[in-house]
Amino acid sequence: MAKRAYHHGDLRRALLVAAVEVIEESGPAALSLRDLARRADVSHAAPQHHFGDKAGLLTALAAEGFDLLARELADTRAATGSFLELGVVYVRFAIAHRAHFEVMFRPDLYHAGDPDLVAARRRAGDALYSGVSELPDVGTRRDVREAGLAGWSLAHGFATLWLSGALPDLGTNPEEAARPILRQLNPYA
Amino acid sequence: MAKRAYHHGDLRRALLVAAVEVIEESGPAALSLRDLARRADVSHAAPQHHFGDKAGLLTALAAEGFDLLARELADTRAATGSFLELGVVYVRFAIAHRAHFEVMFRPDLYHAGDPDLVAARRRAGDALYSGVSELPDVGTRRDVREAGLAGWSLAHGFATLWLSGALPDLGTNPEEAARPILRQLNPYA
DNA sequence: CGCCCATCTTGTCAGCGACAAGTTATGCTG
DNA sequence: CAGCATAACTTGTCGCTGACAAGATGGGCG
Repeated sequence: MAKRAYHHGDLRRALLVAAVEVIEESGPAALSLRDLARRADVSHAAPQHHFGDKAGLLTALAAEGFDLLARELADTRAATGSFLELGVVYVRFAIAHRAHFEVMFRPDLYHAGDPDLVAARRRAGDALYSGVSELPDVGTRRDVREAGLAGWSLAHGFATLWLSGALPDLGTNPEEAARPILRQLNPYA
Repeated sequence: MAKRAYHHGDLRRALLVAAVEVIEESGPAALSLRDLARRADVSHAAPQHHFGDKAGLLTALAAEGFDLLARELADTRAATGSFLELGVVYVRFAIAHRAHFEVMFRPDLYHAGDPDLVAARRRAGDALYSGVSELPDVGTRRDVREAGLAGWSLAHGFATLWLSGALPDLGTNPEEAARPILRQLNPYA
């Protein structure tokens, strides 16, 4: 995956970094390959060599996001083993890596079938679900699934609403704001 | 708000309808004013007269969405008075009016300060929160707020994940699929 | 040393959003 | 019912964008 240095140094990386910057400022709709090229001081067609097309760049960004999320979830589970903490980490990830997160769940923007992306998404999903099955009081497999989906939905919804600015003022610390909300879930209690 | 018929009949309405069609098919990113004009069989600049710019059209769409949501929530509350049912209706709205919903929570796409939009969003918010305060077992004002935010987050997250195709196969009926998930919330139990 | 190929450039095209200026038709006023 | 103000639309144009094609460059390896 990681390419070696070449003319520019690492143009692929530079373009992804610039893309994150732009998306954090103005959202994915404002993204332009030519603008990224300008920021990296290369010609307007350079980005297409690395990503094929605009959707290709966003595919790479989404895959990177899922990979990062999978790692953070796995780390948390190893450290605390807490289901609630998994939700907190999900929210933190969404806000800390806002640009990645905003692209990850917008499959109309990227090549949803890309193998790297599919694999990364699967890793993230596994990391998420492996936390559920460890819950003490969930009996049947169906209960596990419903608890997992509810936890995911709750964390995802809170993060999404926070990012869109729809939530009332809850301070500046999303993790602390999320905790009491997440605790409203039965399996967390 | 509602314009009278003129040359085209009701171009403003026709453009909004066409926009919903396009967004449902290909997402908001694929929307083009010139394409809408073609579909309505008018010149490429006609849409700008009615909406000013692209963001203006999306502002109108978002406002229409919040208005519709407010109505549906109010109707449900009048009919059942159930907090859980409010969540179900939220999910149903998001999927039945997918195009509206996808724009409503993407403020980078429209003029977030538009008075009509702000008013409509407020109506929807009020309809949502007025259901929470009627819960039997929530004590303090803080509890009410947390329960409300959790319910909103849960329904919103489930709807968003469903629309993005991230959820595993849960059948074709989102309302029935949502019910057991929503029930995982404490205040619903 | 010389070749190969990944990397990047230059040039071009159609489609887009926005703006400006002109045209048409509707409905109101006197 | 005549005239006109104006809302509704058209035509023309600009700069920007994504995509494609074809050429230039330069690093690494035989």
